Amino acid sequence: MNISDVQELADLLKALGEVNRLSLVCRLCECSTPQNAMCLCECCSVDASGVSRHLKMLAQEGVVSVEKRGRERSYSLNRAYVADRLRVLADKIEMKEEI
Amino acid sequence: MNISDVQELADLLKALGEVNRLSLVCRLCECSTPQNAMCLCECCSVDASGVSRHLKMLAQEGVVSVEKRGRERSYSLNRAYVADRLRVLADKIEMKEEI
DNA sequence: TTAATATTTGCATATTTGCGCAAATATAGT
DNA sequence: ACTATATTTGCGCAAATATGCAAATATTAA
Repeated sequence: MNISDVQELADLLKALGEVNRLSLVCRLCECSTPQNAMCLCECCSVDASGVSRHLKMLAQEGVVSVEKRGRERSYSLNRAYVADRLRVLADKIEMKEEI
Repeated sequence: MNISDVQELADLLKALGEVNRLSLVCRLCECSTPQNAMCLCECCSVDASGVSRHLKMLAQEGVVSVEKRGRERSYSLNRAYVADRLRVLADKIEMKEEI
């Protein structure tokens, strides 16, 4: 794993490693359909602007996808991508891959 | 997953989500024997005091274990614990567990 | 004891981060 | 056009974080 890979993975983990952002992710976990930001506000203790910023960061890191729907934005979790990155690290940590 | 679980997991991810700390973890990944801090200094761009602080934080989060060995401290990765926490999240994200 | 090595800690500093508020923007409905 | 709703952005602030340096501490070896 080279430096830029490590940096990239660190950025993803940092995005997930804030309690309100992780709450948003957990909330999206449990939703089978995309959710708008107003609805997501309820699950964490920040106002709409804060949620907007957190979701923007999660989108930049590929954690969520956004779809414009009229005046709303619908957010959904990139389940496969995030789960895969976490498992790649878990496997590396357990030496289940080549050095 | 309740709030304190989310907080705890966020703390772990935050500990891993800093590039120098993740470099330390990756370095420890590749070591079959415990390593001292001086040796670990080489893999990241901070001085000994910075490495000391990063390792302390990783130890507090349960990522690494420390063993005193004379004037050195030997660090080793808690592979099973960290990999398990990452997989629990990955499974949740892919809905491979109960809501 | 003295010197050397490994690590931690205090301090100062620079940077980043998370936050709320208010204003701006975008879009929908009337 | 006007109003309401959803979201973003600029701003300022306070707290957290990362860092290096120098001093302190711990332990080993001579």
